[in-house]
Amino acid sequence: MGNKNVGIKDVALAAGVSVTTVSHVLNEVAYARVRPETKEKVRAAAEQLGYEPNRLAQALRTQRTGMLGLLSEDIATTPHAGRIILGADEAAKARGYNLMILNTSAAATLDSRQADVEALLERRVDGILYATMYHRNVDLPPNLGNVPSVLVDSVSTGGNITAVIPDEESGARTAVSALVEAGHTRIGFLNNTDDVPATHLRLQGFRNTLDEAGLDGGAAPVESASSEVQGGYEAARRILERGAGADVPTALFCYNDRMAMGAYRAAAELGLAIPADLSIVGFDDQQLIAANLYPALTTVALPHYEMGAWAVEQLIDAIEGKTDLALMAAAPTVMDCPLVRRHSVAPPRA
Amino acid sequence: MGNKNVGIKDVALAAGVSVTTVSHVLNEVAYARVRPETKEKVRAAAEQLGYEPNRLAQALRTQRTGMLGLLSEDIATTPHAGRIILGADEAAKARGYNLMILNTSAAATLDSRQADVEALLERRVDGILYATMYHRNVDLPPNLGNVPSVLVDSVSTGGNITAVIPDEESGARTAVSALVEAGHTRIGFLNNTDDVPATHLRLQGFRNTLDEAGLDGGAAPVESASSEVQGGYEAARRILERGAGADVPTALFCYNDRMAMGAYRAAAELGLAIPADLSIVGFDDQQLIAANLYPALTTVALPHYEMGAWAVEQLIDAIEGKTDLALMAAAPTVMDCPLVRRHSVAPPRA
DNA sequence: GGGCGTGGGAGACGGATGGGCAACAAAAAC
DNA sequence: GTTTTTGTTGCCCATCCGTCTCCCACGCCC
Repeated sequence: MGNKNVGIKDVALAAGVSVTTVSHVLNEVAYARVRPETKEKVRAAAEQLGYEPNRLAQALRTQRTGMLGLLSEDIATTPHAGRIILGADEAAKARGYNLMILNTSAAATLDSRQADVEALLERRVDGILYATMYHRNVDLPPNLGNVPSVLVDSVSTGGNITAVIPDEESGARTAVSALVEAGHTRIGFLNNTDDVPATHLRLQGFRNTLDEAGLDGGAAPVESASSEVQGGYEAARRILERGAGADVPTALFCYNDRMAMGAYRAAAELGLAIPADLSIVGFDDQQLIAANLYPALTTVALPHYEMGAWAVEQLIDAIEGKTDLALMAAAPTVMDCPLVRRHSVAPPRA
Repeated sequence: MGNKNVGIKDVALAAGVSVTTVSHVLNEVAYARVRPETKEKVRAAAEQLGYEPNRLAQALRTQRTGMLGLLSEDIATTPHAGRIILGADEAAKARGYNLMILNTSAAATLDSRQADVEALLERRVDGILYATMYHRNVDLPPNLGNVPSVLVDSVSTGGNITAVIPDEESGARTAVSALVEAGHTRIGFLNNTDDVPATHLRLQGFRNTLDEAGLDGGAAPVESASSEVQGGYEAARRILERGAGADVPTALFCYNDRMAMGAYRAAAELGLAIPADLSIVGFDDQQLIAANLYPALTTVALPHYEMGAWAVEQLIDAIEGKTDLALMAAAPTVMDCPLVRRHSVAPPRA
């Protein structure tokens, strides 16, 4: 029913007890001794009046808001932020917390980000999640340290805050292994040109996996370009056209799904059928692309949902004193990137 | 600097005045008369101590939280939600409000959505935005009416709440006009099979535009399928293969960008070059697809950002007493869908 | 004595909590 | 078998959280 303005004292009045008692029974205070019948009366009155506690007043008194601040970069431009938010929101909801989300930009000045943190702090959030759009190193506003906080998908340049990131190297290994296991021996890599951790770690995973498979990782073809569709197209053309026919790769590992999309076009132009003539595996599992390409793209998923959920769990544990975040701050927690098998990988032609 | 727990009374102490005075000067209360020098002292003390007001206490006292609740369906699965959130967030921030976002699902029960509204109400948000994933009719939780609220991208089945929706019909006209103006006379429509307003209104816009151009809208080819890539592919094959060669459309208007993506594949398989042999225009302007298809897709953009921003403006105006939402509740506000020209439209072959 | 310029006191707002205070019962003292 | 003593139970009073705001106080000048 509508409650509008029923307060604890209205309930007390209706139940014929004091507000103290109402508070005790509704919060199930352990040390409070209240006769069962009285409890029942109170509950009935509360129910009947449609009483809902005013969280503001509660928070003021208890110094706990039950709100978590989430500062997220570029919510709109990437679906990744959405997955993080979703994971965080569900985990928070499950433990009785709510999220207050502020959007910021990867390009925002430190000052503006500091102001955002300030806004969260004024609202007395119990903890803060700072989520970035992609895995990189960030400068954090210093006031972030005023409440428990954890970094999602990034590592702090300061390095003293708990963080969770995807395991780029192992993700790359997973992707390349899928190709190796399908029987490919000539595998190329379409890499990104940005200087972010993923660029280096995926390359490393690529090389190591080949080496361990007895293929020469150091000699495998790698072409770099911007991590967009156009870049993927260009890099794919270069890699597929270089060298003699016999040296051309029969499989491509792409830095991300957008580049893979470019590779699809390059393959089509060169008359190469996927996966019969060319196998491809991407990275990121961007639904809109990976599932909609034809044939659907086999790719490695970034654990955005899981990172968001994990971060919230840690945060709440810390807030409730079950964990000490400082202990985890030494090194970032890494999370696995699982392979999503679709239809872009097949054995090479005999 | 770090503030931790400096309150108004600390400032008062430091400035040698009463808390009343501090409150007066920091809030620039109009009727309060305070000597300029005193004001200065207070401001200096506040600054020096790094005082930030406790919004909880403020809110408790003033009955205004400065928070807007945003209930959004399926944040993660569509970038649309992201655009709405972004528009809402920026508009809110500009007017000193913050957003509290809760995720819900289009499939969620009325009860669960009601619980979400309840959570927002407990936190005493000043108003609520209810954003849906795509334009349709929704059943709203009844407790939504307890605070000012506006519906984004949907119309309430009850019909008595302010809403803002895209102008589907005019969007379709814009799209089809672009084709007509390029010189096409045989234009087909790949429609959706879902029974949502957009399905009917876009069809209507399609037919009307053709009629007004002297082409026979009623006779124009329309194929319906699921509004995904695969559906688009199938519908496009059907439409491009039916009838004799001379009757085949030279241009396709697609229900959305995903279907357009399917149409691209169909065209490729049939040896039709885009835009030379076949012009295509989509709907939605899903960045990931529209900008990345080759050639890039000309499409109609849904005003998600604008709707989010508009909704927040109305909400805040209502909260601050500048507007009466009830006056606007009679009919939904419709917003324009602008054409985004890229490279998939050209004149038909001579 | 009224007006003006300055500033402070004392409740709210809605709920949480530690310390008490009655009432009654069981145990101990006489 | 009556009193005390010592506990329990069951419940409420008084305060506090941090801020705003109505209303009053004081000094001084006409």
